[in-house]
Amino acid sequence: MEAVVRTTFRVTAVLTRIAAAHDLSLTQLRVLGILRDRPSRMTELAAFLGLDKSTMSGLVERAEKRGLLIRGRSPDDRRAVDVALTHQGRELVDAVQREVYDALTPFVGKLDAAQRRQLARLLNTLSA
Amino acid sequence: MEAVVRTTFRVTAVLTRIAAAHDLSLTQLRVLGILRDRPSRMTELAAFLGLDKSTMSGLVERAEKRGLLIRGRSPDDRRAVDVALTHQGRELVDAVQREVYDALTPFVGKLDAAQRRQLARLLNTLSA
DNA sequence: CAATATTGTTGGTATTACCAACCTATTGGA
DNA sequence: TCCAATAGGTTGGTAATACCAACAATATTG
Repeated sequence: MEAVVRTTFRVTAVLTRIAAAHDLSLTQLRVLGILRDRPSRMTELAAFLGLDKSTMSGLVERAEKRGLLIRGRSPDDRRAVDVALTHQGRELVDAVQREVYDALTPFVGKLDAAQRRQLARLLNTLSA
Repeated sequence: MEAVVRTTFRVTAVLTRIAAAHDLSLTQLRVLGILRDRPSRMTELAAFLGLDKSTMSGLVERAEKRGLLIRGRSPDDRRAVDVALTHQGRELVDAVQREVYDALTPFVGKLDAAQRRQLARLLNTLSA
């Protein structure tokens, strides 16, 4: 239990450091990470991250100014705003993901392949 | 690997929610957590959390105003400032820890005892 | 003893995050 | 159908987090 918390902080530190190297906060990185899978609406993003919608407005606005994503009124519901990665945003999030994996590899590399599979299985059970 | 990151965010969400219920940011909670083990100097705290010393000044000042900790010039080095929990601070961090453990139990409870031991062993290997 | 390094604080700025108030569009009932 | 209620976002306000640069005070080193 305590190990879970300690590991959480270590991993968060890695993520935060790499995000910062690309001028991203951890939250911004997570926004891009969600959009990497699929375009989303503001409310979806906010709900997923557990943030207020007004917080999302700011995050998305700054990322948009930077050219990482675009937003536009949804054709389905004219109140709603669809947010999607730009090409530049996708490249950035892909690059960051590679770096994150590289950074975590030596970390996870302390385990042999069987242990690694087991860890993945255990954590997947948790997140289920 | 991806499971590690996903679990990190889930655990962070739990910690953040419980901290917020006690009017603490996650960072403040971590400060109290460090001081729970031993009194520390400003620089130690900042280094441990990977924050600038000026950030620590603010965090500690607000926590002090709230009566959670006290700071005082170190007798050893009159530049340095020693920070320690107050009784109230200790009670708060203990209460929060109990809540965190309670909140993570159903989470970790999806594993049987043997798996849980294994998980702890794997994570301890990581954090080593 | 003078130069340098360490420890913290202060002041400045940007970002994150909340809430309340608001506008616009959609939905549900009467 | 039409009006009230709800849902989706933005704006404005505040507090906290976090950085950097500049500074004061003390320690250390040459």
